[in-house]
Amino acid sequence: MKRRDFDHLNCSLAQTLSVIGEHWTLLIIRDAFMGLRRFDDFQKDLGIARNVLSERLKRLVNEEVLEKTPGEKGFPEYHLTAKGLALQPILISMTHWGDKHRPNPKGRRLIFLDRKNRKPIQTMTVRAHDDRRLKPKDITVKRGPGHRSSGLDIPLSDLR
Amino acid sequence: MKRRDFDHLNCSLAQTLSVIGEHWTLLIIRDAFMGLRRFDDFQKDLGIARNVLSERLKRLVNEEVLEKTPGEKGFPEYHLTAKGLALQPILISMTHWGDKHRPNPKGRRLIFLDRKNRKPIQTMTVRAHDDRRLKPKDITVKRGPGHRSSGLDIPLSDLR
DNA sequence: CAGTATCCTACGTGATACTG
DNA sequence: CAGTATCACGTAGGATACTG
Repeated sequence: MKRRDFDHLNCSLAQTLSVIGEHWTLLIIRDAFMGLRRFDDFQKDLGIARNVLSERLKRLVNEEVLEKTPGEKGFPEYHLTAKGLALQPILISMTHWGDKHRPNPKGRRLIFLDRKNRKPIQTMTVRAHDDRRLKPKDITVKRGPGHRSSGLDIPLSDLR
Repeated sequence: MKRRDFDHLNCSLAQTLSVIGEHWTLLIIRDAFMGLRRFDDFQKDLGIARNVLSERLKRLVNEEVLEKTPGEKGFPEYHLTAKGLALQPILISMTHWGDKHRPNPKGRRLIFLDRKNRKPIQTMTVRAHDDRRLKPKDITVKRGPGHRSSGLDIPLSDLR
């Protein structure tokens, strides 16, 4: 009766979820992207219980998403590693989706900018090899060498 | 002592998480992208408990991510709506991250293809307005009209 | 400031049996 | 096949007090 993990699924999505799928985790990472570094800042900003935050941070350090350093003033600091920074497309995709499909009536909450010219970035889209934008139905899948069929043998049909 | 929701955060990411943040939810959606439509297929493929699946599907239908239709043979079917299809960049970003940062030693598990020419799609990247690819540190944020500072007033500092 | 340590409870989830 | 209904349980997570 344990909570099941997703390991049996052999799926990259499930792997990712095992790192960032828990409650709070993604919001902690968001805060790290926003420049927060210190324990109490995370805690106050999110209103998360201290023990939970502690555990999540440990886990993220373990997964090498965050790095814990002594920091300038002797206080510990949590910084995103390269692996953590690589989560940005996920965070931004999710933020864009929330903006569009669960909007705040007053308008966008946070706007991502190209730092160079301060123009808004594009909405995240899937791109073909030659840069064409692809819509959901323009995409198929095939099995790679690491594929192992889990329970059902999904026919890998396309969207219709 | 209720489990806290994220509403107090006024954050699009939190909004998105409130729809797809629960355990199993994203995997159900993944299955829908893979062409699964029927209750028992989801159940068998994921190994999820029936009551949980039932509840999640209801929720997703309620959120208009899935649509429940009578289906051809009289059996109910669950289809992705436009709102659901719009989740694809999230799913793909997450799959790519898992491929890269928690790889299967045997190679990629699933490969997304441009249906037109069956070439692999690009890895998801953030793009500037003029199509340049942006790295995490090339991006800043500003507050939009819908912004309301939550607990802490984050200085919105950039990555360093 | 940055945690650690307890305690407690609600809820998520698994297992399973039953209905139309 | 597509659910609904129960029950039992583990644990995630809240609250809070305490330490270095």
